[in-house]
Amino acid sequence: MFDLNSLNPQQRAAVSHTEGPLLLLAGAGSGKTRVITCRIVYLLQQRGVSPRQLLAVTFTNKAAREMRERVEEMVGGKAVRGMVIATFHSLCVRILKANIERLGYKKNFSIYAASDQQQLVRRLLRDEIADATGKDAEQILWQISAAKNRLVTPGEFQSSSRDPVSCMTALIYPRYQKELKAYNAVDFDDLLVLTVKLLEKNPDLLEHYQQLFRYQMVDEYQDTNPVQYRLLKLLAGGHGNLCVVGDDDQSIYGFRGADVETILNFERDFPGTRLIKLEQNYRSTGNILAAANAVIKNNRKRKEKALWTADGAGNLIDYLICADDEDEACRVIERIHAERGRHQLEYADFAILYRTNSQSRSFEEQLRYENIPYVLIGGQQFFERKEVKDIIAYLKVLLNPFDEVNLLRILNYPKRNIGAGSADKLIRYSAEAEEPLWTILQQSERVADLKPRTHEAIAQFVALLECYRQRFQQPREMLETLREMLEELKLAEEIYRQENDPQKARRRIENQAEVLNAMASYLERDPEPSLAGFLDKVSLLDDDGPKQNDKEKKLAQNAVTLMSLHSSKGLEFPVVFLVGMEEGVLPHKKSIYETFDIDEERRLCYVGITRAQRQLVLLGAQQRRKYGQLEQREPSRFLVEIPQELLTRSAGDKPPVGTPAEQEQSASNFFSGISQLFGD
DNA sequence: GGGTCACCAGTTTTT
DNA sequence: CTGGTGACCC
Repeated sequence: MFDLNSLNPQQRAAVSHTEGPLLLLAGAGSGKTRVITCRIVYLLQQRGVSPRQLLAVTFTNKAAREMRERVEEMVGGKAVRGMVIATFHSLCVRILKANIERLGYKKNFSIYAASDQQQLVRRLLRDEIADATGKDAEQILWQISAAKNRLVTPGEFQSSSRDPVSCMTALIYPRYQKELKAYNAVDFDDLLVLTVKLLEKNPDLLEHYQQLFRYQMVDEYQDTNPVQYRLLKLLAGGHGNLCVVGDDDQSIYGFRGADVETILNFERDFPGTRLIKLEQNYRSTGNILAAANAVIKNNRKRKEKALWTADGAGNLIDYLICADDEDEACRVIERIHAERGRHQLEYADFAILYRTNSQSRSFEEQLRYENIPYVLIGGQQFFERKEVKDIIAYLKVLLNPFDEVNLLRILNYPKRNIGAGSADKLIRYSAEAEEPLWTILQQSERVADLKPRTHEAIAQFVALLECYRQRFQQPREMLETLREMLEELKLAEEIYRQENDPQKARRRIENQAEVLNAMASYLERDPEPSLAGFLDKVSLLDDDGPKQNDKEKKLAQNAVTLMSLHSSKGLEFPVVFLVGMEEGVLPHKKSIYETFDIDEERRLCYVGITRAQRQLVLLGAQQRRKYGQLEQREPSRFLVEIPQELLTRSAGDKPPVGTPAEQEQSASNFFSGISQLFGD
């Protein structure tokens, strides 16, 4: 058992408040994770709550995994058994697996990721507009997702006549939903929407889950969107033992449906809420916190709070004015060298944070030039890579042959003489007969105008799938079965044929091999493995992805981290470089001229500042190469909000480029900006 | 069916 | 400037 006295008074209050709604406003670095884990342990040990009655919801698998590990460390693995620590999505999969038949789906439903959704929307869109592009499909999908996040059904969707995309969405959304159901597939948003629907339509189920999860906790509550909120409200109905933890000042996911209002309204929505603020910070120096407080207090809609530390003020914050983006990168690296020598820091102690991923390039170039190891966070997800999706498509179809998107994906991959023309005929026949494509494939002789060779190919394809469907019923042999299937399909040869860069080809084949590794590690972890279980894990990205070999791991362990401000939430580093502190970058241009949500940009800035433990370095360029053009830049308005006595500023020795007249102009603009900034 | 060329757009992202 | 996509031609 842990010692309650090791917690500060607010933390202690949060841990021991167990009955009724609790809103825990946890500022950055205030020991939030510790409080959550202690609270779970407290419930288990002091209140005698059974782990089966505990539900903890997070947004990411990583957060869920860490929470489980930390509780296990304190009470041991046994005491945790039965406790549900899950992401919203995996919780919903769990509920749907058990009950989705009540909504007219089958248990082996497929989960559609972005690319599957896009294929489908594209196909539906082509029926309306022949020359529709992938971009159009993307926009429509975006609107469908936004609608689902707000619990707007296909029937309720209102298009605005001013917006052609929304008109098309109004047309496509109902068809999209209908097709999904015909394929026995659900998309990511459906996982939540359907769970809400299920619980609302079935009071017995709702009561069952309310009774089951007597104590509920939600992390990063400021990121919840309306469907998630509705789900929580349903589950916590009755006992109201809902503890939400979050920080309105770190709400940075508005673009994917999260609404700060949700956390701001919690007390109103859950009467009798106890509000506890965690403001003592255990991460950063006083000066860093003062800067963070000064910036964030400019936001209107927020719960008043201010971070403080019992430790010292620490170093001043540095503001480096750079000539251009290249100079910005050079000065970051200079600084890394200097700090590393001066304070015996490792490369892993540094993070470079930026607003947009494209900003990483200049830093990568310089780091590579200087032979400094770095890790770039973000970019293409492992399971979104084409060659990986191809294999997953096979597995999905083996489990659910009505999954038409994936069936079409593999129908002629690798090439087996069922070309686009034949596929088209099959699809049309299936649509007219109103029977699933799979059924038509099984009885392809019904489709008259196909060549005998095509019939033969289809029959072989069907036989192949039938054979492996059988074999995958044996979970113990799944790994061997998959290996043999990859052999038989000769996918590696197909890749070599398509990819003329042998290095890239090898990479892609390695990626395919990683699917085997992913399955192997799944088999180790799941006591009752199945193909369905594996696919769920893959779909929910609840997997470690490709395993790094030891050499890569060592390298990654001591490397500078490069990532977007969004990805940095929840992390901390001794030294943080917050780069691109310019109008149009942070705050981003779009937020100034289109979405008008400067407050969210300010929160993003706040998140960046509060990642730093000992030293914060802000950087901005006077000019920046954008789309091949040099653009003049002005310092970010957020710099103005930081009290000048917290900052040391220094300009670079590299003169700005351009004609002398332009230089003079730019310099005078810039320095008037600076003098305004420092009020002198 | 594959390869090449021209054109376009360019915030953030997890599940 | 770059990467990605789509159209068009062989």
